[in-house]
Amino acid sequence: MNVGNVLQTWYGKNRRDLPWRNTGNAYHIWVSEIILQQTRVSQGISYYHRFLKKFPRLEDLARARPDEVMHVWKGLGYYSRARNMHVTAIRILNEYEGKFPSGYENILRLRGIGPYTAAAIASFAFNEPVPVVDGNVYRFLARLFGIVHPVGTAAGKKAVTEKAGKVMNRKNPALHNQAIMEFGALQCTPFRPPCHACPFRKDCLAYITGRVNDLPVKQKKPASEERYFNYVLLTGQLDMLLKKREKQDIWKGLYEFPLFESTSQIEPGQLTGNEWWKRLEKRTGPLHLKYHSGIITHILSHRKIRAVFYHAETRDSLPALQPGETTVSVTNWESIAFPVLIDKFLSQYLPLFLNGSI
DNA sequence: GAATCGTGGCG
DNA sequence: TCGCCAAGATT
Repeated sequence: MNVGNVLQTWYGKNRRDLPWRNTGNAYHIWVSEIILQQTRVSQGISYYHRFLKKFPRLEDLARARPDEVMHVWKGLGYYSRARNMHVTAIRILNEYEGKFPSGYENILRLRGIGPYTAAAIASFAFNEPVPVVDGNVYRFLARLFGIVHPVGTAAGKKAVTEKAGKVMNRKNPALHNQAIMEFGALQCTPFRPPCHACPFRKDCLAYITGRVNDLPVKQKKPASEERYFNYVLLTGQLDMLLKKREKQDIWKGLYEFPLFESTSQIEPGQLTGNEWWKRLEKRTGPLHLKYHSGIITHILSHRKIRAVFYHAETRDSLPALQPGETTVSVTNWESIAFPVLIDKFLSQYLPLFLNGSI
């Protein structure tokens, strides 16, 4: 049997109608592929529309300010994707006159585009015969051919890519690649796949040998470590003080409040008694601590953030700004690209603060 | 090769 | 509550 033909037939009956499948625009396809990296389709769809409404053409993205790009990406996670897209848009505007380049090797050189995304764009937008290997394809082919190399290893990647190239329908790479990914997403699912309804049931090595639940092999992840973030919402009049995160760390490019990070949980007295707080008050003058939240746990993929929010008011207005700092009105905070942790806090806390119940 | 980088949904 | 997962790339 011909794997490619079976996939194509299956795809004709089972494909979802997704917005980025109705375009040949390389820019649109690029946007969709970056958004969908490590992200569910259901979560990505609204961001796809929002992103293209804000930046209809590659040139619009290239000419935008970094803060604008981050604001559109706010809440989607993996923010390096947005920063890299911006860099790449500028480069394409300069080097390719704003026209997205074709050719797998050319595409692969662009920042934020690795082997999968380059293959996806090359095949979807330019119909180039390069096999895509994403998580869906890896899972499907690992099961079908009984590939036991763990996900993420070079050997596994090589073995699966080789198989993907062999089963590819070279007459219509764009359609084929969509089909094989869709098959992994909808039929050859990670958890309890409906093998009874699978067209490859008789040929699937994992199914035949009863190892569907054991493939693909995954290596266990290291335990997630805890970090303790003590945030100070600092207001003077109706402005609050913000600082952009610029270090190589989580949430780079997003804004936050003055932060004291500790290695363990601390009490309010330990915050207002420490050197960091004293330096803060040296800038602001005496602070009135009017509120502190309980511990709020924010889970990242391999970190646990234990956060406490403090609200301190200055006697008068906020101090002069230092580099990387800015202010925003408490009624205009949604114009700022905050991480979800802070976004959630503000959406709950500010209404209470503004109507005087805190 | 291993660690890092977010968020939301699900069992 | 928690681990796993979802169209990966970078360092």
